[in-house]
Amino acid sequence: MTEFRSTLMRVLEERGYIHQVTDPEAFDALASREVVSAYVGFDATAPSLHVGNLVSIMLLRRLQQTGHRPIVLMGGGTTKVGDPSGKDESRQLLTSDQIDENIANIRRVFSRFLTFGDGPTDAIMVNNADWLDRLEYIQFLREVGRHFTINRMLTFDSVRLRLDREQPLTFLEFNYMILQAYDFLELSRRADCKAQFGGSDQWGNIVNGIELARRIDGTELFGVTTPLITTADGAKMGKTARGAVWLDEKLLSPYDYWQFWRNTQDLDVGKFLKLFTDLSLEDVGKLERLTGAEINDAKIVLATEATAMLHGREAAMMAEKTARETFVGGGAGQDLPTLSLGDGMSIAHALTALGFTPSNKEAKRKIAEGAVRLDDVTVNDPALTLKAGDGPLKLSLGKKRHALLVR
RNA sequence: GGAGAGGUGGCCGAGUGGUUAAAGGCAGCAGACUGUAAAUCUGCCCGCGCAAGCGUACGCUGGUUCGAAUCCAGCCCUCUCCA
Repeated sequence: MTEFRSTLMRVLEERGYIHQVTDPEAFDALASREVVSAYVGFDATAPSLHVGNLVSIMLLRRLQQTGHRPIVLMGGGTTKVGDPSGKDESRQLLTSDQIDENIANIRRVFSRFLTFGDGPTDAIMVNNADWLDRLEYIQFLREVGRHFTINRMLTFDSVRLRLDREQPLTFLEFNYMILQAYDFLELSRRADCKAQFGGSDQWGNIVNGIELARRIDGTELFGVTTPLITTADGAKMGKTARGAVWLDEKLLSPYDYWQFWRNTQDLDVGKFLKLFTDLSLEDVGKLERLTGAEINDAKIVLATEATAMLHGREAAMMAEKTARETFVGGGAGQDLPTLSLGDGMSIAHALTALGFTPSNKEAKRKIAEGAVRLDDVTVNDPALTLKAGDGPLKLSLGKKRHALLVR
């Protein structure tokens, strides 16, 4: 491994953020001599970012921590086109209104990770709709389109994968990479942005931007991609049966977010601590060395630190406390999801209302399997009607999912 | 525009008139074992209903038939080759 001189590259290297860098030596030199502006682009296809976006967000945080300037690029324009990378088939087109709404929602999350403002290392946020929406077709083709050959474009993974799998790729989507390349050029002009970060699937797009800027403006830009974060058994991180692990607390409560991290596999604990918490490498090293059941302590630290960063220390402590009371104490913590029973509700309906089971049918199956407990007593009667007494009842599905039932 | 292939449950993929809510695999959930881990084994896996039962479902719309994912017609979409 190369010995980096800049704090930025050293930190990124040590903590496992680097998959590929376009010109490591030159970028390292740049970062060691001046404040570098770098950006990550975020799609606005969903109302919230999810854990899959977290590596990139953390990368921007490290950038700022090491004295540089993060730029958050919201893909208000590119989302209208749709990134074909990594997707099997075209996504449904979102309306401009939906996109704007998503962006408004997504914005808030960043202030948890980055400091925004006007200072030299303060983060800024821009929306590529600001320039993409105004492009003139013919003019754009002449200025930018002439630098792209179809021959080359066809070799990019995002395109080839589709073609190889005999899946359609529309001309609209085919243009995505050109627009993203143009974004990089535009940002280098507007904001003196020198680097783009992204997931490993963005490599092609990033390289395109670098080449475009060199050809048109003669500027030298850089790209860094992060490894695809998979869990130890190879699954893509952040996908659960209940959907994506959202960063917006309206979509996933701090308690559930905490639980997500708490359930990290043994082998991933060290990696995740480095990537997703601010703990020093020394501390991470200590936690990582725990073995056997003790590794659970490290997972608790991971869960609390990661949750604190996103939802605040208080919410994280609350989640931890509730988990301890519920899982260790066998009781019920107050941060558990709560369901109001009203005048009474069948147990199957309650399970479904809580989102523990996708349907009443499934709830009944789970009861038949003996997976459902009420105050730690297994429920056998699928027709049971629940009524809340004075204190809350604890309803559990399996070992992990618990909720409080109140009147 | 022409010729061929194809569109099946979250995904992959069998099924070419009836016992098909549709084989098998993956993913997922639960149980056992554990440490709220992994691996392994077992069970479950369209929905509504306490239940009897009902409703949806094999690209779409019609038709044939006692009966259709399966046959016929038209349409839509995808892929390959040709123009």
